[in-house]
Amino acid sequence: MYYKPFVQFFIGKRSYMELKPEKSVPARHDHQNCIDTALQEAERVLEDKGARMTGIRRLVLQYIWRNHCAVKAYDILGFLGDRKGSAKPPTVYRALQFLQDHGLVHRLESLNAYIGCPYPAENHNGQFLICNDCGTVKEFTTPEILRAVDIAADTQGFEVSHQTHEVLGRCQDCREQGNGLD
Amino acid sequence: MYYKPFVQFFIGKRSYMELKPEKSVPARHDHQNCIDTALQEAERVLEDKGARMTGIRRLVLQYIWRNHCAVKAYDILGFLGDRKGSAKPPTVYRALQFLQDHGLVHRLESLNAYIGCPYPAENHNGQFLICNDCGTVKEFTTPEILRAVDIAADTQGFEVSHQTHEVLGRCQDCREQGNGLD
DNA sequence: AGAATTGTGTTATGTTATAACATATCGCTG
DNA sequence: CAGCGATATGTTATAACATAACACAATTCT
Ligand SMILES: [Zn+2]
Ligand SMILES: [Zn+2]
Ligand SMILES: [Zn+2]
Ligand SMILES: [Zn+2]
Repeated sequence: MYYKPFVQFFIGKRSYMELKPEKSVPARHDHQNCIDTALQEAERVLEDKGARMTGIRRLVLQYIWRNHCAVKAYDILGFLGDRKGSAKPPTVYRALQFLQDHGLVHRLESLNAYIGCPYPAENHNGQFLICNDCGTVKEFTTPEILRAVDIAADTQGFEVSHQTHEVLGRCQDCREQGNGLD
Repeated sequence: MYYKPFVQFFIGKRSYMELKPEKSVPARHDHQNCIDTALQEAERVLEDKGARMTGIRRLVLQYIWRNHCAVKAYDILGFLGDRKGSAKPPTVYRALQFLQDHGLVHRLESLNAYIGCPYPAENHNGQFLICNDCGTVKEFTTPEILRAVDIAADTQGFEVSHQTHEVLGRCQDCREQGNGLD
């Protein structure tokens, strides 16, 4: 049994689930720098490919980068609704698809959620550490994993097209701060 | 861009998606043996834990083991409906949760689908090769992957609770038989 | 300007999953 | 075997996630 980084809350009798917000967004680094870098990189990557960074796509990417937690599609939808009057699911999913296709965001299959990629210029499969407690997602790359998969696939005659590696658990900050009961 | 093992079909003008069925179920091995072994092992594992193998749970597990493809919850629902008159989603999801909790099936996050575990006695995280072409799923275990994850997690002070490793691609059979266009 | 391509708006619906509460069944104990 | 607590199932309703299909607008190319 393991826990997913969601929090439950109530309005009246009805309960809702929401991705846990990152406990302390600004504490440990200059996150505005993360945002700026990500957006600049994105513009550059798309420019290089002759793809268009439109208003909606930029908004979605900015929202995804508001912190280091995974973002749910319908949260983005709500955000766009606030900013643009009316937005419908296809608007969000199309933007997400585009951003994924160009390597700017990754989809976290185990959360049905999305996270900005810090290395959009390099074509890669992401590997992720996901904190069940604060919701922070950290992308990492371990050549050993890729090599191990290649070997396993080769011995089976299997041709790899895409990989998903998602690791759930508890991040250092939460282990240090937490009471263990959370 | 990669493909998921779904096939599209039409009824009238409307299109539907369905998990691709395994191309040739019986060809290469005695699958009845897989089924029998899985079911016996399941009984034994549950017995050891003092957990109950009920009618519904057995039916669901049998259906999951009908071949080596991943199974969607609502396909199971349809199957149960055929066999039991009326079955509703919670019936299926409860059975699946139970089977997962006892290590008898794994959930494939990238497909929203479920697959029987050939090694239910050993507590483990699955690693999977998933064929986009025929839908066959093969569980494998590569200690190198686990070790690499442990190392990566340790260096970040991250405490691992659960891992997902899913590899999409094309299996050997499909590469040999296929025309490359599929 | 006109055509082709790409992006967005909109409606409707498909697909996956859970909450909440009622009822039944099981396994034990007296 | 009656009564009780625990476990399992039935049932209704709805939440949460995602796409098809088609209309229309904006951009780019010629
Ligand atoms: Zn940051
Ligand atoms: Zn990445
Ligand atoms: Zn078999
Ligand atoms: Zn397994």
